[in-house]
Amino acid sequence: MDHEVTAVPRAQRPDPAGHATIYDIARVAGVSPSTVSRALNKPGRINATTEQRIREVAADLGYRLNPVARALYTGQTSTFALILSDITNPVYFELVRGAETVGARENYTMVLAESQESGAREADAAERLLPAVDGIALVSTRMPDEQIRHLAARKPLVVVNRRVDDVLSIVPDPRPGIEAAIEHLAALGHRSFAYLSGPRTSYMSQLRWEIAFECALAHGLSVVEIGPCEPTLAGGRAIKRRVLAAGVTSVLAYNDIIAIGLLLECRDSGMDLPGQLSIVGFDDSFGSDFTSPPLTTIRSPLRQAGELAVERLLSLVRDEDHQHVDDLATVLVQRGSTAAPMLT
Amino acid sequence: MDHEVTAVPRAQRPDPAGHATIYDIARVAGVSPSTVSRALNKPGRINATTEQRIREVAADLGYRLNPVARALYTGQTSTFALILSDITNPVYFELVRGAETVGARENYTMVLAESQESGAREADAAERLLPAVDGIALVSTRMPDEQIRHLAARKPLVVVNRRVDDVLSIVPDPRPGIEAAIEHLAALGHRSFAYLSGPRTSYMSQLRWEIAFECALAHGLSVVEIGPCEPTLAGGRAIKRRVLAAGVTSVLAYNDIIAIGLLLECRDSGMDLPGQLSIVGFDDSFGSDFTSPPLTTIRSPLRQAGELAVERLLSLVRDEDHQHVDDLATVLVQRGSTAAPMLT
DNA sequence: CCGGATTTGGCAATCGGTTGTCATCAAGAA
DNA sequence: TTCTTGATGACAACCGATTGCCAAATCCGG
Repeated sequence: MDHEVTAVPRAQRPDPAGHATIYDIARVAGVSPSTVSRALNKPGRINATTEQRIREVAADLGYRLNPVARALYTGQTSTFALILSDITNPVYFELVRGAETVGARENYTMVLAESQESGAREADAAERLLPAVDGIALVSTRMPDEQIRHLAARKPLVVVNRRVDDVLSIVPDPRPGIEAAIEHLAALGHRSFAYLSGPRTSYMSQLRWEIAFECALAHGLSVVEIGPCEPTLAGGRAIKRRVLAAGVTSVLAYNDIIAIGLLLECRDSGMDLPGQLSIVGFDDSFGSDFTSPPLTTIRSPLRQAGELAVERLLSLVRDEDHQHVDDLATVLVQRGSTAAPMLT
Repeated sequence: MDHEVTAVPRAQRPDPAGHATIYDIARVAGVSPSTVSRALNKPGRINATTEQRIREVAADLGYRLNPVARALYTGQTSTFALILSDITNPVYFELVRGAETVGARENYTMVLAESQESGAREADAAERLLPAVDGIALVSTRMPDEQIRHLAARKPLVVVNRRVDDVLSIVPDPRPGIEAAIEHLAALGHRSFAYLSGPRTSYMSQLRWEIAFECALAHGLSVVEIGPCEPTLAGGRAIKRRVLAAGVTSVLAYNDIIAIGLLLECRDSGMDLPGQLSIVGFDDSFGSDFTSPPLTTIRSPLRQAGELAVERLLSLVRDEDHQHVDDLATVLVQRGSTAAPMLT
């Protein structure tokens, strides 16, 4: 009835390669396992010559510490989870790399999970990973605040690109970049402006809109929100109709993907860019300089955000103090997709 | 002298949240821990009413199995490692996603490591992860065959984009795509052709060159190899000089990044594309349709490669038979960067 | 040369599940 | 009524490393 491996209970269970354990070393070196353990990770606790001998035996036997066994006793797995909504979204590439780099530097292993844009799947992943990691980083999470706090109460946790009360939040400040962008547009002579918003549930999209609104007013531009717009190429292409209908001469998109989609659609329909429409993206993500004209965009320090998130997470794990508050500022990257508006 | 936490040996060690264990459940339900264990994962082994009661107590206590403890005894961590040279290389995005998806489906956790293009760092990562995972997938590895075989002898292992004897290798067949591309170029009237090669140590670049050479000859095109070319935008831009010097009318690049770099450089210098030069990329990676003209490219089934790699890896872990041999074929994606050569 | 301080290293418990073995008990067969 | 048989659940060993505690060995000054 069952096809499970009921026979051969041992024999095939341990590593086929049969890793050496501290017990093997102890036997060969003629000491006790506890001595081996101490020799290997409490330098000085053990007589220098004994320690040396043990190290040699360990090397001979090709010993590698079994992290699972250590984790069981210590409760520390030296592992953290990074959960994000969409691995293939280029916005996250640099963030992931930053996280991985810091993790590796601190001898932590990174576990990557994807929630495929679903809050439920995200909660699932978090719940599943919870007992196996020391901490969790949630990037652009779709979970409600309450659920996030509940997780944070059980494990060290940081959220990136979202502000949650009582939870360590890493969120780049969009203001400097947006201010610069709108100043830039105003200086070029634009009088009308639209913000292309992302998913309704996105904290970041909401925040960017509020700031853009404020800045546009301050510079005397007319300002409207167009959206929500799906954060994909197709979403950006589809929004063109509404942008043209609104009759604006400049737009800021929630992110580069939307901006690029819009740009491609405009070019395909033979519009003159940037003359007829100035487009500003957000994030300076991979590929934003491939377009023609190359996209003017607001760079988010995503790499640093990833690094910082993991640094903070680990200090939370180690129960250290959180030192300085560092600001992650955005900056405007001027490229070719913005220009003075053509006179009609 | 030492800042380590020597005091407070217990108390803070276990989960702050104090997870329930099977011992807690056993106590509440009035049975032994072994009964709890069996009730929870050997359905039928335990009296139905007892089992039900145990399940209820477990739910009440919010019990979650500790995977570390299970792993220690069983030797199975339900975790696999994916090691690749560069996380931010868009070629891998879909591959990573495919791997993650299959892993999640099979209740495996994916650990991601990056070797930063260094064979030594890659070996390091593999060595470090070895005792903590059930299997390893190496993508576009830079390690020598011998070292790979040595790893494979110790843990289930698969390599992607590389052929290594006696090791499970997943490698998409570049031939169909290359044949189609060269046929396409020949049909457009091209008589000369160059292959822009990638890193010298890349198995895939070598393979693609050999096939391209063969196909070009078969279609009566002149053919040269230009390179090696660093697989970055800058590398692609830098190669323009040599391409022009070679006087060819069509090129196939080792990958899209190189092709896009070349394309951007040509546009920036005012060349007429695709009239003066037809460019074909490889991989159909993210952003290859952002350019103007959009890049004609050879699509590699990277998503499937990622899925297949993990499926194979897991069946290796489970010691199952490897069923059918599936072919991963490449296919030509015609876009705008190829056209009939301008008459000079 | 002695007594106390300091090293040094072994014993055994522990982390949380898993499973082989075995005793017990009830039901069915003879 | 007795024996067989299967169902049920407890006991204890085990996975590999860590560490509190203690005893033995060594060193020191007086």
